Amino acid sequence: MKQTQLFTKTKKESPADEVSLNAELLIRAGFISKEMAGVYSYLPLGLRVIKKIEDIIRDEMNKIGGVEMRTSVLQNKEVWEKSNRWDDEVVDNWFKTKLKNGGEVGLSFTNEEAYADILKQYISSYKDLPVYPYDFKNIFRNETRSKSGILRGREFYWKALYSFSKDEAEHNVFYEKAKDAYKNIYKRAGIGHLTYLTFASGGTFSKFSHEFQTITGAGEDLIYVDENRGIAINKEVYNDEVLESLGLKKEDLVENKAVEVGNIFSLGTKFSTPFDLKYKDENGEEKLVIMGSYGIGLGRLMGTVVEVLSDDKGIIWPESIAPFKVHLLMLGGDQSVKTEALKIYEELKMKGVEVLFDDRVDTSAGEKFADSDLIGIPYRVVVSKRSLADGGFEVKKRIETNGKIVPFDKLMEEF
RNA sequence: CGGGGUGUAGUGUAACGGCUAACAUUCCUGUUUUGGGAACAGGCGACUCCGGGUUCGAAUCCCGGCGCCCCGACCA
Repeated sequence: MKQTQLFTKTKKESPADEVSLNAELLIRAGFISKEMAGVYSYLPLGLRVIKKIEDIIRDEMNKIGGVEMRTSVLQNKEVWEKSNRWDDEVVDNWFKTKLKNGGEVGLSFTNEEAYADILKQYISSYKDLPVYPYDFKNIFRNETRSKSGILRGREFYWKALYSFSKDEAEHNVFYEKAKDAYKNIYKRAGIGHLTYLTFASGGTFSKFSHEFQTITGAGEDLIYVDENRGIAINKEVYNDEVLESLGLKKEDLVENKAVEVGNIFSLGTKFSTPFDLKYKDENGEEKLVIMGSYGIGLGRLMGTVVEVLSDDKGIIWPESIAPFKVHLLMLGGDQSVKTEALKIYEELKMKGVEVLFDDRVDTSAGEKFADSDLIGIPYRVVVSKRSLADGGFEVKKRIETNGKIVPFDKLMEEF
């Protein structure tokens, strides 16, 4: 993509109404735009990152048997009354609105009921199980206080998968697979080294739920990490009894602030009971379906990556979720430079390398470098009179301080 | 929802109760530039968040509302 096609521009100054690093950098670099507290729009660059993250998650979900679908945002009151989660006394963060005829509808704040209600139409035999449907969609929560830029919004984009299993044993097998899939997601998104499987409060049907917590000062959770075992425990369940049951020793644990980038948990029959979600087993006996839920906020993940991976010049995207792989900078308006830059741009595109081509002609070199550092694309390729005189292009990774000159015919080998 | 802070061109800031609300940046025009946010010249852009009040006079003081940020509470 040519940079002149992008309507966004970078900002020198941080917005006065944002303190969090993720919002500051993402707004300055032109990835997101703030609509109101806790509500952000994704601009072209930001959407590309979200889509990359989405692709990774989709891939990992499909690998463990997930099937993608999409539930509606507008939700039926009657469905939620079945599980007693419609009333504002019970769930106080619903956004609700009214139909012309006066009927009430809600905007999805989670998906359990929607899935249970839909799947009831299709599950009747043990042969129909297990199934693992999931969706990506916007979720709305009327938080009393949104905070930390895009880490905690009132509208956010998430993936939610629900497992429908015949029994606990079948559920547990999948649950373990989901853990691994989640670990893969964070590893692939570039924050695996800072992200810990964390034991947290579980609810009615299991002792624990499992969170995936990424260590960062921007987080709002406190966790205790056992570095050797690679696991952590959330402060909310931190007590002697729990430590003993998990075989954790106090002296091995380090307290850290962390942000919850994912959460999986066993629901048991919490929803299959109110929805009467049953199947007939081999003996014709009716049994309740065992459910599990597996959620991950994509915007929050994107914000967490920015919190964790940046320097004083800007964002440092991991290659896997960067908006582009290569940032091609054309310095100066010299005709030979223009010709070479355009040539290499076309060649990169042809080879399938995602490239953002800074083809602006009246922009100084310094400004292009500053923009490039701020946006944070992994590879920077400079075409200038100097580089051409030196025999090619300058290639520099975002994480490096010095680049190298690569000859014309060797450039493609760099990517 | 409690507490604290804050609200002025697109962005970041300034302005004692008193002249046409200033500066930087962005943007536009022109000339010169092109390896780390270039130089010069000229120009556009603001009902100072909203509503009341005090005053000869309010961006400035007072009251109310709203927005935004932070701390806390809350967060299937």
